[in-house]
Amino acid sequence: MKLPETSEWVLHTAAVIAQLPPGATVSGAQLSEHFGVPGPYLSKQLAKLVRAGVLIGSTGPRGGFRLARAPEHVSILDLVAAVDGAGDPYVCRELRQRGRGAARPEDCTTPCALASVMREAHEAWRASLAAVTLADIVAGLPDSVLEKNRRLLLAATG
Amino acid sequence: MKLPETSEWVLHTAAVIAQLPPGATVSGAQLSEHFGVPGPYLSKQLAKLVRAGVLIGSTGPRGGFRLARAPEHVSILDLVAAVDGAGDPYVCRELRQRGRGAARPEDCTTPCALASVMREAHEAWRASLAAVTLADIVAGLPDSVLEKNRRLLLAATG
DNA sequence: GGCGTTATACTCGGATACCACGTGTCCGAGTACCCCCGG
DNA sequence: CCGGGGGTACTCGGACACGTGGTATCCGAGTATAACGCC
Repeated sequence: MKLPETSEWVLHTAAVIAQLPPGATVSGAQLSEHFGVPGPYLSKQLAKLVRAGVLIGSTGPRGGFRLARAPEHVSILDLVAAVDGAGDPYVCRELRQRGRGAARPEDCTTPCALASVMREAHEAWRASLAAVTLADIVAGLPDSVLEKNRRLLLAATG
Repeated sequence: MKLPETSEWVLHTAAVIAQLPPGATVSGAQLSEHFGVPGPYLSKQLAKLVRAGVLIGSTGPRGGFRLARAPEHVSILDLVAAVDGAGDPYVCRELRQRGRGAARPEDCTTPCALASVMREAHEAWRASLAAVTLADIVAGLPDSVLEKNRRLLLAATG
């Protein structure tokens, strides 16, 4: 089980976007320079966030990305699910009904116990991520970092 | 994020092995017939469980696999970790220290907030899986299934 | 009949190909801005 | 000086190759069994 490396990019990128003044935008190229990651690939991932309704993308000069709603209402789960998909890592293929030892359908009225356990664990993971928002992340950053980002973003939007 | 399909095989297989009488063993070939999955590949995964100390593998005629300890002391997490690895799905590559907007090391004394959030979520997932044992799974199976498995296993070992 | 030896058949374990998803890159469609021209 | 039109440069979005890890398979090393011959 492994999350795409781009999930880290998206999380950090969203944290920077959350520090923008209201209405301002940042382009994918600027963000890729900011973090030292491939530009086109980052844009590809940010496009997923746009499709998920987390970001809003504007084209043309002075265009770029901005949050679709307040940072308090963007959870970490929203970001991870957008870039990685919301599906359960464990998919039950009803193994108990296959092979020589297959259980009869009348014994399978209740969901597979193993699938239920895995599902609950995934729900616990999701709940843990849904409890933290972008606002929490930004609030926890040192002032020096906030100041530096503000300066860089102002210079970029300029 | 996706768990290997073999994790389902291993979970169901372990549940069947947990139903064995003490001292009895089941071969990989019998298990693959039981579930209708490729034999050699299943054995490859069970070998991981042996390396992890969950199963014990015996060679030669009448050989096979058996639990290394009581089902009450084998958690679902043990099985999943053995087949998929125990690493965190999210790996922090210290993105904050890369690129143009890199933070100075003196601002990175505390761990990355995003990495901490992801780590806690993973811990919640692990805790949820560690709370369930093979004994719990077997106890929840219908009596008809238990009886059927007992009959099949006796026929195999008999 | 009992015991040692040998041959056997069965088991696991690791080394070897194939395929899908994630990674990385590119180019095209669309749009807001800016400049220029005319009134 | 003000308004309109066109050019331009910049943006995102989707389509195209490459590499790594999961999937599937095979064959070899090792061992408890069982038969066999000998005492």
